Amino acid sequence: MRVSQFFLSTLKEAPAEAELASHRLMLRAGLIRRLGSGLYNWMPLGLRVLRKVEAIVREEMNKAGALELLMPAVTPAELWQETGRWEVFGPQMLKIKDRHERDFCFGPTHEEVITDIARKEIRSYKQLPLNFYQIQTKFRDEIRPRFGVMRAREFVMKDAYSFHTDKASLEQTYEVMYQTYSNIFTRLGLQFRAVRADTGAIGGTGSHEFHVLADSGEDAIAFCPDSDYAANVELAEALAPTTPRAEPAQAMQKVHTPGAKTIEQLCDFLKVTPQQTLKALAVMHNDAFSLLLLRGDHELNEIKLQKILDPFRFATPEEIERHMGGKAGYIGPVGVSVNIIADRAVTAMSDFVCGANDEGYHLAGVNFGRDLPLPTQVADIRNAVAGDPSPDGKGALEICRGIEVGHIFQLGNKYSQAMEATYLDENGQHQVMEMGCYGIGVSRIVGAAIEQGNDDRGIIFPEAIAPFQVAIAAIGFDRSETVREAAVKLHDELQNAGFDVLLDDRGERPGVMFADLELIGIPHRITIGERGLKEGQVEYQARKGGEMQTVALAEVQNFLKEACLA
RNA sequence: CGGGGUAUAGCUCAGCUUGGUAGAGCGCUGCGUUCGGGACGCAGAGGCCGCGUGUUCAAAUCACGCUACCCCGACCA
Repeated sequence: MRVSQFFLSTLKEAPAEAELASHRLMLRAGLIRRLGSGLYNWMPLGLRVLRKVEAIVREEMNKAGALELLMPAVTPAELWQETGRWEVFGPQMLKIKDRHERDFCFGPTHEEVITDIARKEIRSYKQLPLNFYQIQTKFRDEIRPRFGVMRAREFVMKDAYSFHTDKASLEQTYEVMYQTYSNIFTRLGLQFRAVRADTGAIGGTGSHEFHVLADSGEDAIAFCPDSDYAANVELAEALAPTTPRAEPAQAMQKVHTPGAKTIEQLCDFLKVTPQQTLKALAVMHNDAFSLLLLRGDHELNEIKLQKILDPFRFATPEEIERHMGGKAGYIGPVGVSVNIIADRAVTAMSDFVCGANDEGYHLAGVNFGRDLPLPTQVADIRNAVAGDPSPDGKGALEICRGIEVGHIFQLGNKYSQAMEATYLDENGQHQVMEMGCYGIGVSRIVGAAIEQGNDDRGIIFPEAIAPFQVAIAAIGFDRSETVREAAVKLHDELQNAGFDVLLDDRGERPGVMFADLELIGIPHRITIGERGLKEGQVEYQARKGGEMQTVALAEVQNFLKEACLA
């Protein structure tokens, strides 16, 4: 491909809307253009990348025995009403009416549609198991679309759904998909991690998310460097402390702490660490008041709390005063008779600081057993933090951030039951199918890959998904017959040899060409100029860095073959 | 949804406080000079100042309404 026949639309400055590196670079490189909130045009350059991602996903899915099909993006309301998700999905679902005032939605996912296919088409256990997938545009009306294609409303997703006679078969396919996903992300050239995920209300026995590791990721992942344990921080169990509570060393005393309403202010004021403080959070469960106790440096995990109090909400200042007798900002567990739920870590605290239930005062040197009873209700209600022991007992947890690009799920029979997707078993009896589902955020992967691969000059694409593998920067293309001939010849040769090659034939100044080619992230660059051609040589530069190398023109093809494999 | 902010040339932004009829840089077009890391000169094109209603002799500028877009949003007691 020649630049003069292609469409490069690079920008020196990024539009103000973008804050994330990958979003800025995708706009600057001209991969995408915004059409509306959460809606993006994929420009020719960007589409090449997207298609390469799709191709790898498709190849690996096929290899795993999954069968590609294609379902409509617009789906009738009746199917969603059968499972109740017409209501459950809520405003995230884009609902539309046709000319006859019939209800439809733009599919946010396709469990209902595929289950409808299964119940109509599958009769016998002999047909199972089956794994169908599609690569298709989805729409979810996100509350706040952001980060470009990373959290867009319309996006491309690969979604697969498997059907089974029993759980054992489902688990088998789940394992195959787990491996397939690992293969896909490895081939894509991404650093990723499979993490345990919430099985939540949907039930089922297993679920893993696949995360591309990046500091800007929206999810926090707790992982153990000494084992393969990894879980979303929301799910990672914070174990009970193993060290016993220290004996009281201080007497309890009331200290005047004017204005110290937050843990941070309190620590500043009393010159203590957050670990020595105890914070109390007031929540309401229906009409019942509860006081939650957490160590000052820990955060409440609402998902965990919800398993104890569902639903719950934070108490209003009026409710706090009514139940505690003290003002918000200075509440504590000493001398009160309300329901108390303590985090596990709290039970190991001694000589701690907490609110005195008296505006402007805290208590210091507080100890369980002496100044107040040890809480009877103790639970894991906090987020795991770095340094916590790993739940699998092998070392300490670390926290990193990730971008969720894949999710595999053992669904069980939630949808097949609701929609009566059954088959006849060996005994001629109707049985409900077991289902699994497996998603990959195809368009999000492009953003995630750039998030993981970029520098101050632009994008650094992994070899496998770069829009072009090799760029030829022809210096003086417009005015040097020698350069023109050599560049075109090299371009044709490389193309015939199977390289995805882009020839910059614009005759631009070298700086302009280099800047553009680096911005769009092409992994390999060959520079052809009159100077080198006199010696029969060209220059090679890898996008990832490394020294500029001189290569004999005749050797370029072999050289690139090695470079591309490396 | 709640809070905050922005809207002026293709992009990044100034002008608005103090009303007087539109600006810069980049990009784009033409010509010339340049030519191994985003060149330079000259000449151009390009704007219903988001939309609407008011105030005024006069509105990008002031007021009100609308729309779009962006940012933040448990608690840290």
